[in-house]
Parts: sequence; structure tokens; C-alpha cells
Amino acid sequence: MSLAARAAALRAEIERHNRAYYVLDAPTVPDAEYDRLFRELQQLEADHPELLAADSPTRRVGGAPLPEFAQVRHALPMLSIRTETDTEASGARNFDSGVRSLLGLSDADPEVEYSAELKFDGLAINLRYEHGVLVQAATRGDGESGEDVTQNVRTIRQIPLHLQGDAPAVLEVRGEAYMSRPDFERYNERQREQGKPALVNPRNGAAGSIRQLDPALCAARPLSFFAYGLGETAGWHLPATHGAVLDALHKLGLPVCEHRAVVCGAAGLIAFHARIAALRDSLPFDIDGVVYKVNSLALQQELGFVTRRPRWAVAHKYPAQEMLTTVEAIDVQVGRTGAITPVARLAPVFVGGVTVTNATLHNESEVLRKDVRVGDTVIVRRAGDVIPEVVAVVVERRPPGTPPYALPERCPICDSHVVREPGEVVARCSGGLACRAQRVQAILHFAGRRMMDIEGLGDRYIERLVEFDYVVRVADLYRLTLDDLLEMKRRADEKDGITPETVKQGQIATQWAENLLASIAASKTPPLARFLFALGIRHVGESTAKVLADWLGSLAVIRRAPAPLLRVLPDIGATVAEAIADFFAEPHNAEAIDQLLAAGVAPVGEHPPAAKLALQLAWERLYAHLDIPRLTEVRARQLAAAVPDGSALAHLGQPQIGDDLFAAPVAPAEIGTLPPTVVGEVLGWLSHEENRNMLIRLSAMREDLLATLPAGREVNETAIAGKTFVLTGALPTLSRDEAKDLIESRGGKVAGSVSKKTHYVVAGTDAGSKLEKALELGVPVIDETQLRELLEQ
DNA sequence: GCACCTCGAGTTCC
DNA sequence: CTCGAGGTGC
Repeated sequence: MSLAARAAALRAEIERHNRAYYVLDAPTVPDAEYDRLFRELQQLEADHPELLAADSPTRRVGGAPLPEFAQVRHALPMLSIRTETDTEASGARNFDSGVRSLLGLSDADPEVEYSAELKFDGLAINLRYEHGVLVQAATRGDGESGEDVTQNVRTIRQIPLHLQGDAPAVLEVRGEAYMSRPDFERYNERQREQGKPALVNPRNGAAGSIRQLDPALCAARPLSFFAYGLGETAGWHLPATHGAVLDALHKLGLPVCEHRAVVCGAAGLIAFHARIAALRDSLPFDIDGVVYKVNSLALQQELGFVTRRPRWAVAHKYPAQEMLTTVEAIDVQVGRTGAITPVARLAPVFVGGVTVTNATLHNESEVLRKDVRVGDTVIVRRAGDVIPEVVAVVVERRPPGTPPYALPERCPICDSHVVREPGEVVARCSGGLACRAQRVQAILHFAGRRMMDIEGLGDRYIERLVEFDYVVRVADLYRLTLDDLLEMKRRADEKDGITPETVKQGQIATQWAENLLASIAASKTPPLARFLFALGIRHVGESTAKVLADWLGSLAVIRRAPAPLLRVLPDIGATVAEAIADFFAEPHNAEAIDQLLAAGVAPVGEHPPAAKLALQLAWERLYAHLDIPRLTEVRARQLAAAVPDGSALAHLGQPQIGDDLFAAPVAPAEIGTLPPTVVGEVLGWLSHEENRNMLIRLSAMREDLLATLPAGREVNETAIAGKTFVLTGALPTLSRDEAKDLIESRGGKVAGSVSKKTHYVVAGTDAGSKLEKALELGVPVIDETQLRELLEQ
């Protein structure tokens, strides 16, 4: 392609994006991509001036002006500032040393003072006040003249229509109109509710809003504003420094961002850059960097301008949080529960400070909703959270003939059918533990830190152990020998093409195997709750496992407990109780557990709190959970009053010798007090043998539990017991787990998220959104020292 | 029956 | 960290 053709192509594409961005308010590419195209064209034109065309988009800053807005000539041009290309915090040094050399300062001279501010991601606006009254607002436009958007700007509530105090004859204020993230979310939510298109990001929201021809439409999109500089002034006593200018603007009633500082030298700039970087995600608005300005206005004047850019200011950006890349493939992963998760394999792209190559697509409906296809160009984000996300597809860049993505119908690992339960979003491999992927994940889970905590047994070795069939069930872990491990490692290394082993490596390998065997052996006596969690029962996570262990006390009881018994426990409803009972009833699982016990695994149980459990085990409660139709709570109570024992109830339903087996069951006198329809349901339920057996089992288990309960164990009252804590950030001396153990050992609870019911939020350094939530809800926030004080009380 | 609160499960990168 | 979904209290 000739250079002229390339330039023409770039111009055409940039114009198209401009139109989409500014006129249609529907951006087609992320800003970073637009910038790249723009810079390429600029460079091309700079290198080859003969290509420069009068109508090139580079000749206008800010895109095609809409004809409907009146043009306004700026009294003082609105210039843009240079950007420091080094995105590291230390990049601030370049600016400082540049300024120092321009000012002719030596190392012996004192540090230069700077005003450090945020670089907002919005739309630059010039406000003109005459004698304290807002008379005009204009966009930047090409810097020389912009558009008159006074009507729209008047709808921005933060912008005063009258200045406070002594207003000068003329005061032009420059600042950024932006859309805050909460406003952006709210607006989009409303749009979605009404089936209207949502905004892609707050920045486009701001640009689009200001450029609405109808001020009413603009008002519907709430904008905010921060002042950061001056245009023309007359009759104003100009302060000596930029920092003081901002203070003065604030006094006049203009919104000025509080995140600003006057700092000294490169070190001050670097510290500011780093401080804001940490704050960036928690700000209620988007920034793309920070801005450094020489604080003294006199020095600013001395430094002056080069090619219409001030030498006394620089923008220092953070890594872009949105980038374009292509989808090279869409693979699926098989999780512990068989969940099939599509994952986009991306061409590596640097976004938000790291190189991203994978992004989860969560599930089939997500892929279809975003319509991601192999070969697509996609926008990737790493905002707020750490996890990369495919935001949207750039449909117009899709190669022709690209087929829509379809989830495989069979598991890529074991070829079992992929099924989707009605009403569920996730598709699952139906292979169960016959699927190698599920087996690996199950064992990985079992060995994990919060479960059996087998140190040194990570995914690499587990995969190999399963691949070579050393381990099929978790119990096999406890039968591994030194030779098994060494052989496995040798075969694994061989397969990975690792060099043949030397004597020294042999010793190292033996040491490794011995250590691993030791940590496997050390895992044999886990607390019961961890053991239950390790089993990987559906719906049983860390906290449900703890409930089971705390209330029922021993594996023997739990594995035989019928669902209605489980349902009397807190946080366990029909679904979870069913899942637990089904798990233990499955012969496969029972066998696996027996094997574990035979291999010497002995979970350490808890003694249940006597009085509370006994109360829960009242027959009226148990009856209510039998899922007999029409047997409401009230009627379960009546039934319990008549037949206060499950095994007696079971026998009522059994045909007695001499009964006519073909006649309809006769309502026994005892339960005759219930309405006939209910009696019918009860008898119908009792006619199933498995239900009668379950009742008998329930009865026996209840007897056993009540008999083995230690007599009324009291819970010590402390400042912690019964209180709910939420941990956030890093504590100075305690790890998260240590703090959790300490709180739980004193009867407190540690929850994952903050709500009204949270008693304390324990915040350390780098506390995240949970701290904000706590402040918002007025939940007391304490630090580690205060936590320790509570623990000691 | 609904709203709110939790928990479970899956995921990425260093 | 987020989403989905289960549990519970109003």
C-alpha cells in the first residue's frame, strides 16, 4: 500500500470513528485504539508533509463539529498538554529534570514546587463568567474555537450560574465535564429497563450528553464538573501559584477536585502518582492519569510554550484499562462440578498494567449475549477488579463468514454428553468422576489449603498422578509410596522433556518425595469441617461444612443423616439438605469415604451445643420438613402432638397382619384430628417403603444424638461471640486466616461481604470496596489493635 | 411472595 | 471479584 493510500485509509477510518463517537454517540473502538490510529496519521503527515490535506482529521482537535451548534472563538486558545510516555511512576523524573534544565537549575538548587492534580476522563469545557454571571460555555473544539454549549452546561448542577463573593469583571474557568460512575450506572440501568441502548463508558456519556441538541436530553444524563485552570481574566487579582488559583476558584463556588497536592521535586510527583494509582479504582469517576504543573505562575511564564504546548505542564497517564485484541480460540474448561466454562484465548495484550491472554466468558448465554466468535476483534477491560473481561465485540471488524460460537455437545476431556439442567445457566459434563478433568479438580480441591491442606501437592503433580493412574480416588493419595512418587516424577519429567537426571537431582527428587509423603501423612487428622469441605459435596462450601460439623459433631452421624434432619440446621434448606443426603447415599461416595477411613484418615469432630440442638430436633420441626404435601407447620405440630415419634408414625403406615392389603388405608384414630385431605396425604406418603424407612432412621438417629449430647455446654459470653465481622485489606501482623481463626475461636463469625447486619469491619492497608460499603452503611470500622482489644475482653 | 443477605463456584495473573 | 442461586425474614 502506498503511503498516500495508507494516509487516506487512516483518515477515512478516523472520520468514521469520529462520526460514531461524536455524532452518533456510539463509539466503535476504545480510546486507546483511536489514539493509535490518530498518532499513526500524525506521524505519517509529519514525515511526509506532501500528504497533508486541508481536511485531514489531524487538523481539527476533537472531531467534526456538529453544524447545529454555534461556533465560539476562544479568547485564549485552549491548548492541550504533552503526555509523558513512560507510564511508570518514575516517569515523573523526566518532567522534573526537563523543567530544571530549562530553568538552568543545578543539583545544588532547591526542588521545584509543583501542583499535582488528576487528569479527568471527560470533556474539556471553557466557562465564561462576566461580573460573576455565567454567560457562555464552550467545548474545546480545535483549540481556537469550539461549540457554544451554554444551554447544556447550565443543566450541570455543580456549575454555579452565579459566582460567590467578589467576582472579577471577566473570569474564564477551564475544567472537565464528566459523568460519575454511579450516575453512569444508574443511567444505563434505566436505559436497559426501557430497552434502549446503554452507554459504553462514562466518557462517552459525558461527550454525548454535552452534544445533545436538546438541553432536556442533556439534563437527563447527569454530568459533573471539576475546574482545573483559567482562560481569560480581567479585573482579577491573580494569585502567585496555580495551587492558590484552584483554592480561589473553590472559594468562588466552583467545584475543584480534592485530590490535588502541592509537592516538591520528582520525589513528590512520584509519590503523588503512586498514591493516585492506588486510589484510582475507588474514585467515583474515571481518570486516565495525573497532571503535573509548575506551581509558580511566574515560572510558568518563564518556561513558556513549544509548538503550542506549555513547557510547564505534562500529563502522566496510567496504563490503558481498555484495549483491542483478537480472539484466537474459545476453549472450554471443565470444573470440579463438571461445569463447562468457555474461555477466550486472546492475542496477548497489555491492559491495565499486565499482559492478558485469557478471559473467561462465564457460560453459554454470556457468549451468545456478547456474540463473541473466534477471530473477532474484542474490547478487553481490566477495570476496578483484577479479572480481565471481554467488554464487547467490534462487529465491523469481524471477518466475513465467521460462524457463531456453539458450546461443544460433548466434554472435550471425557466425551460425555454436556447437559444443562432446566433453569440453570451453566452447562455441565455428565461424566462425573469418570471424567478425568473432574477427578483432577476434585483431588485438587481435596488437597487444597482450606481443606486437607496437603502442602506441596499442586496441580502439576495431581494432573500427572491422575494421568498415570496412580490416583483414582482421593483415598489413593494415602497409599502412595516413595517409589510411586519417584516413578511418577520421572515419567512426568520425561514427558515434559526435562534433562536426564544426575545423582544430585536424584537426591533432590527423593527429598521432594519424602517431604510430600510427610505432608500427606500430616493431613490425616483434619478438623471435621475441613474434611467435609474437602469432599466436594455440591452446595457445601466452607461455611456449610462448619454448620454440619458444629451441629452434628461426627462424620458417622452426618453421613447417615436423612434430609429432614439436615434441614433443621441453620442455612440448610431443601436443596442443600437433599444434595448432602444424596451424596452420602451414593454407593460410590460411601465407598470412597470408607477407603479414606481405612487409610487412616480420622476427622476430628466437634461436640454439638446440647440445648440448642435438642430444641431443633423436636418432632414438630422434623415432621414439617418431610415434604408431605399439605402438611403445613401448624399441622406438623398437630401431628407431633398426636404421634410424637417418627418410628411410631412409620408403623402406622405399615400394613398390619390381617389388614386387607387391597383396601384403601384406614385413617388411624391418632391422626384423625387432622383434616381428611391431610390424613390422606400422610398415608399416601407413608405408603412408600423408603419414606417409612427414613422415618425409622430419623428416629434412631435422633435418639442417638440426644443421648450423646454433652450436658448443657455453655457458650462463654465475650465481646466477640455472636458478632459478625468482615475483614478487608492487609492487617499489620495477622494474616487473614489467623484473624478469622481468632474470631471464630471466640464464637464470632467472619462473613465475606458487608451488610447492615455486620457488626464490625476490620480494615487494614489497601482496604477495598468493603471499607467504602462499611462507611456508607455506618458499620463501625476497627483496625487490628482494636480487634485485639475486643479479643482480650 | 418478595427483598435482602449470604454462600458457593469459577476465574486471572504474579 | 462477580454472578447466580439458596436461605430467611418481613
